[in-house]
Amino acid sequence: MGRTADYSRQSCSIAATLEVIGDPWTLLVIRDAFNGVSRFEQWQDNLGVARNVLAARLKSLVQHGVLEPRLYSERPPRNEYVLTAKGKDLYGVLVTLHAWGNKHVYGETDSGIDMVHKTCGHTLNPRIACNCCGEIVKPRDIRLTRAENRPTVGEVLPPREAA
Amino acid sequence: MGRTADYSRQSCSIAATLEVIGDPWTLLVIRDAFNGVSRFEQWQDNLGVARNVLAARLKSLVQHGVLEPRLYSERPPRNEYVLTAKGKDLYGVLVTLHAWGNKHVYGETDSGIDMVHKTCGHTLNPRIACNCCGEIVKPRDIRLTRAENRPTVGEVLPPREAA
DNA sequence: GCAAGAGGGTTGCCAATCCGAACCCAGTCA
DNA sequence: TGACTGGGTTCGGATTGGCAACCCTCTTGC
Repeated sequence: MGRTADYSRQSCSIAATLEVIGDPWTLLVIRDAFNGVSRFEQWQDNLGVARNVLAARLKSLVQHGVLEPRLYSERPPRNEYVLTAKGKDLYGVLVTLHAWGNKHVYGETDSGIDMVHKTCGHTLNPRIACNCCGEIVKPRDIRLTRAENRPTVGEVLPPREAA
Repeated sequence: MGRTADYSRQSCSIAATLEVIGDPWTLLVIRDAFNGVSRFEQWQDNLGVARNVLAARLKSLVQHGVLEPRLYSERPPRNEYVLTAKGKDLYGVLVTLHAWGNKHVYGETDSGIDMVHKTCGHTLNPRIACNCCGEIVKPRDIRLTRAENRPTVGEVLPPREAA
């Protein structure tokens, strides 16, 4: 069956998300979209990705409603791709990925590109906060509830022992 | 060159992170690790992933310091894999992925598995908060600074227009 | 009017990787 | 002794990503 990871058997929101953005390059396409990139050639230049793969990714992201094509030239027909609200909602994913990479992959010596929180002026160390009560959420503060009786294969839970 | 996405040319923390956890199945392995899974057979049962691929993923995650092998039986030698501190730091990534999938993929009708914030009792709608000042961070509150003079290919920036 | 160029892809071929399944090996239970 | 379990490794085949060439429609230069 090739390399298709078939996340679909995993009835889990994480697997579902990965089915949309889990392909190689896809998240980098979205990262660039956040960065203002909106045209085929720009992505091609930035990423160096194969053109057919880029075309397939853009098409897939449009189908999934993450990007929206927008005709910016009638003749010749040219369209650019902009983030939908759904796509913009991926911001948290990108921020957490960025922070993890900055902290753990690049390491302390060479921190790459820092995200600075303008409001307080410090390097952003992102935490998960509850939008309802505003508190910072630690792993153990989360309980999972099964909304449906869908067979659950696996879900996120706090680590067994305290960090 | 095959399907290797070669994120390495992207000098970006997101690309760097994807190089560690961007493979198919890898994030699901980590998700299960958070869920308490620690042994080969458990992952195999949960994910239905090919055994060779699972073995490769575990090895790679150990090499990257996300998982740590721990011998739980001398004879025969058997080891389990537990999350390191570095691995546990991926919690924010999983939470944001989960929330996005719950909201945008499963949709309103069938919300899958909900994360409930025990402290306030509501379904968790995660936001990014600044660990320094505690405020909730919106995309436009972030400024990127180039820590080094590494050639930057692309980075996250707020969307051009306001949401 | 015609050639060259740019934007946005599509098509074909090849190699890397994933998948499935079989196999292996050490110990253990019956 | 023989079957079973956990934890993998090996092998062959199927997909997919990468690369490069090609295409098609304007637009611009001369």
